[in-house]
Amino acid sequence: MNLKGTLPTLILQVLLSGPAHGYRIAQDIKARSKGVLEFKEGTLYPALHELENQGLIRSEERTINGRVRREYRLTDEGHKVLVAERKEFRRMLRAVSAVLGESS
Amino acid sequence: MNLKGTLPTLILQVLLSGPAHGYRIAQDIKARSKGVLEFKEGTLYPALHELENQGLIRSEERTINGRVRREYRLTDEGHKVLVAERKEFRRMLRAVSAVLGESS
DNA sequence: GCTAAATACATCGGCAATCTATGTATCAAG
DNA sequence: CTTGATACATAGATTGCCGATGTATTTAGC
Repeated sequence: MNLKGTLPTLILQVLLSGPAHGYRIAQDIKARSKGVLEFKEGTLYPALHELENQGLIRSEERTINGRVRREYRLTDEGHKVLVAERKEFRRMLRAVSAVLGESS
Repeated sequence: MNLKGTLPTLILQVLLSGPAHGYRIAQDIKARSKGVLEFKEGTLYPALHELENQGLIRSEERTINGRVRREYRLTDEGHKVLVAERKEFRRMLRAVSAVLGESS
């Protein structure tokens, strides 16, 4: 049981709170989920690249103390997709819960 | 967004209501989820075989009107796993919902 | 009687999401 | 001066699911 397929939505949601770089996004997801969701680097970075070339986020490279940080922010299109994906999540949730016989 | 990884749990849950053959299980999942969850044959049958050689379900072949039906039923071990998986589903659910900022 | 759709099982190939492992590099703590 | 955290990235493997295909029977429509 992993609930695969939610990562892109989670990334967009985190970026709704403001721009962040990859590593920070992963930490945020972990923190907000109280340690339950812990996506690895080999999952995170490819997902960010994919979201970027879909135009849902865009990035800017910054050099801070000689260390390169790639900072991502939500695009207007990304915001629209987030709203749609949240709705779809709830729809799937209701469906699975209905089969499992849960209240919601 | 698909909430992938829930199929084995859904199958076990359906079999909790009593023995059923593969095709019927798929129909039940579809019906209970009001058409939202519609697993294909190329997904369903391999999943059933996997659950069987994990010992979570067992099957019996029946010939009804010259047509072979493989009827599956939950094992005791399958029942235990179902309880655990339902709990795990709720755990993952709370985690994703927390990130998405939902009530539950 | 013929045909199409539903029932019923099964397997193969492929795509997508994730993880493990590996690589590079800087910074902070002990 | 070494370990752990930060920060990015890619390659290979595994898993979950789907599409396509194959076989065969039953039922409904015409």
